[in-house]
This record gives sequence, C-alpha cells and structure tokens, in this order.
Amino acid sequence: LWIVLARAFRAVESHAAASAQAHGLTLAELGVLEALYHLGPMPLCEVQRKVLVSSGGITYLVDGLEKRGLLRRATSPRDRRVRIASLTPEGEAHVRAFFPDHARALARVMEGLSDDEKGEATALLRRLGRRAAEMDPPTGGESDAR
Amino acid sequence: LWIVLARAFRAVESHAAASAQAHGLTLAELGVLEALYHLGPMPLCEVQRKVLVSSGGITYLVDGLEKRGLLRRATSPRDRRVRIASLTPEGEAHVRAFFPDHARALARVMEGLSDDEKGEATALLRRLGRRAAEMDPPTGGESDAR
DNA sequence: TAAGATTGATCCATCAATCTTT
DNA sequence: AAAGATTGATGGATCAATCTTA
Repeated sequence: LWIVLARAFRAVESHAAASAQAHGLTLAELGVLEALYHLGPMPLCEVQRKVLVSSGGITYLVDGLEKRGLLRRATSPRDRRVRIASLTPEGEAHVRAFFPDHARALARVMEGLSDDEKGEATALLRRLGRRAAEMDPPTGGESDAR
Repeated sequence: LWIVLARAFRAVESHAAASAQAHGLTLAELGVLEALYHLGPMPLCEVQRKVLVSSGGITYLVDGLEKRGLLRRATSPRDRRVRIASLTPEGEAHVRAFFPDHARALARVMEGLSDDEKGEATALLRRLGRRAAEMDPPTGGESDAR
C-alpha cells in the first residue's frame, strides 16, 4: 500500500505542479493563495496548518507572494504577535484566473476512477490519513518540534 | 480527493521518514537499498526508475551510499556506459537490521484500515496512479525531459 | 514559559549541460 | 542521435536559534 500510495501521489503531484507552474506558482504557493481565497484572511500560523509546511517555510512563502503583490501582511489588533495575511485585489484576480484551469487539470488526472470510486478512495484515505497523523508523533508531532 | 491524498501521503511519509532517519537514512536512500536488496544488483538507470528520482539525483544518492560503504559500483561487461550498483556485505547487513523495524513501523501506521480495506485502497490507488502517470506528460514525460 | 514569526544555515533533489558509449 | 552517467548551479523546504509578545 505504501508504495502504491507514494506512486499515485507523485503521479498526481507532478500534474498539479505543472498546472501551478503554468501560472508561475509553486504548489505550496498555490495552496496558500487558495486557502486565503476560500477561507478569507487568516493568521500565518493558521495558513501554516492548512498548507502543511514548517514555520520557517510559511514566512518564506509569504515573503515571495507579498513581494509579487499577491497578498499583504497586517498586524492583528487582538494579538500583536500574529500577522494576518490577506489577498490583494491582484491576488484575488490571479486566483480567479487560474483556479478553473487548475481544477480542470486535476479532474482530468483523476478521471481514471468513477465518481463512486473517487468517493470510496477519499473515505479510505481520509481514515488512513487521520490515524497516521494523530499517531505517536514521528518528530515530536509536527515539523517544528523543539 | 487530491487534498485527502496529499494529506494521507504526507502523514504516512513523515512516519516512514522518521523510521528511516532512525537508521541514518533518507527515504530515497532507503529505497535504493531496498531495491538492491530485494531485486539484486542492477544498473543505475534501473534503480532510478524504481526510486523515482532524477538522473542527477541517483548519482548523488549512490555517491553518498558508496562513501558510507553500503554499496559499490561496477562497470557492466556488456555495455560500458552503464554502472551496476550492488550491496556490500555491510550494506546487506544494514538492510537486514532495519528492514523488520521499518516494515513494522509502516504496518502500525496503516492499521487504521482493515486488511480488506487496504486491498481495496491499493487497487484504487494503483488505477489512479497508472492513469495519472501515463497521462499527457506534465514536463515532457519524466523529470529528466530534454 | 509558551506561541507566533522571522532569520540564517543546511540539505535534498531537480535541472541543464556535458562526457562517454552505443 | 540517443542512452547512461556525472557535474555544478540552483531552489525549495526543513531545522535550530532568536526576537517579540502573551
């Protein structure tokens, strides 16, 4: 199973990465933009959890996206430690521009399975992922363990 | 599905990586050793296909493992372009030492699914992976496209 | 002390180019 | 030309340490 899971993931990932790259984005960057687009502005630490990247990585990612004017940072009024990321109008336009393309590309890659099968695979993988994630922490739980 | 697949993969991967690291190995390095252990000596280009890494990457990996005395390179008598990698006695001992641990660790991570479910998930993922892999080449087919 | 964020060092892996052999 | 292997440059991402605020 592990082998097959890895191969399937890499195969799909390469397509997803190609689709992202066609719009000048990394997969991780695309993840950040999508999170902000669908869920609205949120603290960096929350984005980090969504995108599954290290705390250093999120700073790096957001740096790049901010430099390109796709998002901006703001300080939280409630807690002066946290920085809240939100899409700029340009960023939102960019997401709207590539999202349909990206979704279509992914759908095409997945069309080897019927809708029922996709549902089943999703259910199975969700259980597998949950268990594996909450299992005795590999490196202390997260990639940021101290 | 894509999201769930990615999360499941990363969750399992982190456990696998931790298990490998416990024996001083990268996941990719572990893959090379396992391939050589189970399938015997083989050309570098074949190892590359098994481990799914770029051609430059395989050289890098094998360099490291050779430097640690876990495998050695030899020239093929049939074709003087190819280099054949084979485990040294130390390398074989090393694999024998960590393989049971590693297998057990993986089994534990997967125990969220019953055997039937594992079989089903494997079948579905295999189909998904196959289709995605042989689909219109993302970057020209492989990571080494010219 | 702990959480959020940032920095700088480091690492693994891809990429493009090159060399040899077929 | 094309396949196998190697090199050097580059980049994305983790990691450990640090700073600020709670």
